[in-house]
Amino acid sequence: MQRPLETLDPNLLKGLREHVHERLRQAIIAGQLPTGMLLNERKVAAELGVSTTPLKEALRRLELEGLVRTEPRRGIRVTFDAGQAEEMALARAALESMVARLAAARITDEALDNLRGITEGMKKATQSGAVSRLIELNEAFHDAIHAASGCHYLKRLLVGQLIYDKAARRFLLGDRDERGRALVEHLAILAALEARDEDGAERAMRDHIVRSGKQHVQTAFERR
Amino acid sequence: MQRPLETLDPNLLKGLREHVHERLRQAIIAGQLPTGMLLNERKVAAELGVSTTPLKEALRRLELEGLVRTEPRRGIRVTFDAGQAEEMALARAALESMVARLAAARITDEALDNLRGITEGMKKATQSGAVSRLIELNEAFHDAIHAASGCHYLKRLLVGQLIYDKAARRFLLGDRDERGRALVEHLAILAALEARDEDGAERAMRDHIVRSGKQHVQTAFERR
DNA sequence: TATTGCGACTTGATATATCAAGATTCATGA
DNA sequence: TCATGAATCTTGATATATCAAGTCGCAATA
Repeated sequence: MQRPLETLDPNLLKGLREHVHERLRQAIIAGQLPTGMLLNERKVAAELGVSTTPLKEALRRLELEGLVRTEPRRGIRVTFDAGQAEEMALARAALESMVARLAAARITDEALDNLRGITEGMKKATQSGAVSRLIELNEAFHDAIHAASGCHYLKRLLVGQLIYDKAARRFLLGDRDERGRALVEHLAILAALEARDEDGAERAMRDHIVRSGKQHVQTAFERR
Repeated sequence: MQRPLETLDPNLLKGLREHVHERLRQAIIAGQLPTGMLLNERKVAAELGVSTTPLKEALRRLELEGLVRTEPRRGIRVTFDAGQAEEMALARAALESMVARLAAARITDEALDNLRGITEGMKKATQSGAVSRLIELNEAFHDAIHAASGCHYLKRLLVGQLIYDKAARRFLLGDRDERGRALVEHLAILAALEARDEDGAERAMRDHIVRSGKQHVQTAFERR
């Protein structure tokens, strides 16, 4: 009996411009392309080994995400600084708390059970300091709330407001106190969802994202 | 003595892709390009009298704004429907209420005086049914709060979440009850700002945008 | 010595050409 | 008659060429 074939790597389904966008976004957020740097389309295209067309489209998207600004006939300026990162964290807090509010109104018992399982795992990983596992669980936690809200567009908007990469998350969660704070906050969010308390879920999520966002901004820009 | 020259029309400072973006966005929101329609890049470019390059860039932006979806080798699908419009209204409510919260924390006495003046004008225009004036004042009101918050990026994000055009606004504010509700809500927002009540400003703004957003979705999709 | 104008150069914006990935249609074989 | 494979066509994706709008540097003039 034939086994089903495995699905293709999702990266194979992406075009050049998505790869270019991710590569540049990552380089900006990680500080490899620092604030104020002036990029040149032809040079960046040559470095990446692509033509200017997918690069332009990627740059346009980065511009909408506030990470760069086109200065016609001068170059592309990297604008990702502490102020921009703060505003992006606020945008994310705003959107995530709206999502949490809707999730509190709409969540199923199954989804709550799933979240309980995730937070049990978080407790263990927090105590043992298993940072990679904690990152996975954190993503699963937020993904589950996104799913419960049923808001695909809000989720897509959120993706553009991320201001940290995996290295930054690992760094931040390497701190024991930070792990403790994050756990308490996730548990508060869960409690509000269990109570189907819209105001409570919104507040708990906003407080969580605003606080952890501040941490990310601080570590990203005070180690530059 | 020479008088200073007048500044140029800001539209002259925009490139083709911005004009194309605005034209398409307006056509989608007004229903001229209805939900589900399949657009073809070469045809649309020819209709607009431009090449496919600025059109592609405009389409990419519309895709990020959730109004269309590219189906490679098939066409560009218009995806702006009631569900998408609802999510955009929620996104706007989320962002506007974060802006209002920050404005409540940061607003100056001068800005409050300005808002009082605007709401005085709103009272008059509401009573007299001066819809165009009311639209102007509404924009000034929200612009003033945006300015008070100091968040340029959040303001730029907001622009992409608008789901109505001038015709829709005129239609909605043509209703006397709607004008009354909007006035009450604006006054509630002002009261919270005057009290520098962050939670109150956030709630009042969110309630305002969610409610008026529902109205816009209803009138936009139930008259199709 | 400083200012202004002009020419050359560089860069993003846009136009056009080409590629390639499906989609559609038609023909053939079972 | 239906299913499958091949050929053709259409479309978005990408590459490349060209345009034009500044920018910069240099020379001339006051």
